[in-house]
Amino acid sequence: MNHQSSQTTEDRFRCIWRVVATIPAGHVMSYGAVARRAGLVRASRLVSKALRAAPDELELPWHRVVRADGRIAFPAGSRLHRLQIRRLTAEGVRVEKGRVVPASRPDDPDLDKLLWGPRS
DNA sequence: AGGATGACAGTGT
DNA sequence: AACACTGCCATCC
Repeated sequence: MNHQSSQTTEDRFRCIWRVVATIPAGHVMSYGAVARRAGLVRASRLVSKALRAAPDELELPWHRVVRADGRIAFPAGSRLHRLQIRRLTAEGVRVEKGRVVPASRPDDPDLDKLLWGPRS
């Protein structure tokens, strides 16, 4: 039991996992945006930890989470880096030089501006 | 207790 | 556009 905060790290992880699970295929979200949507401000680094600690059974679409500038968080050339790009491209998301190309559409009524979609 | 680390972000140059 | 620096948050020596 937690004496100090009403929300434990585990609870926050669950909130984060829930948000990530809602990212539609063909779209991506930044770590910061996920944190914000989970009700956690400035917890982008926590999001990365949450994804790292996520049970495989959840089968989270972790590949739809990228940096704020659209770049893949994993080191270029790493196995996960390649896997993420592979899965994104399979969903129609354009990736150039390890960076997601934002869909320049005038209206994104959906989530925030930090959410891109497939090439329109 | 204090410093280093990381699937980050914002700002400045 | 690429880097460097600083701020953030939890975890691990």
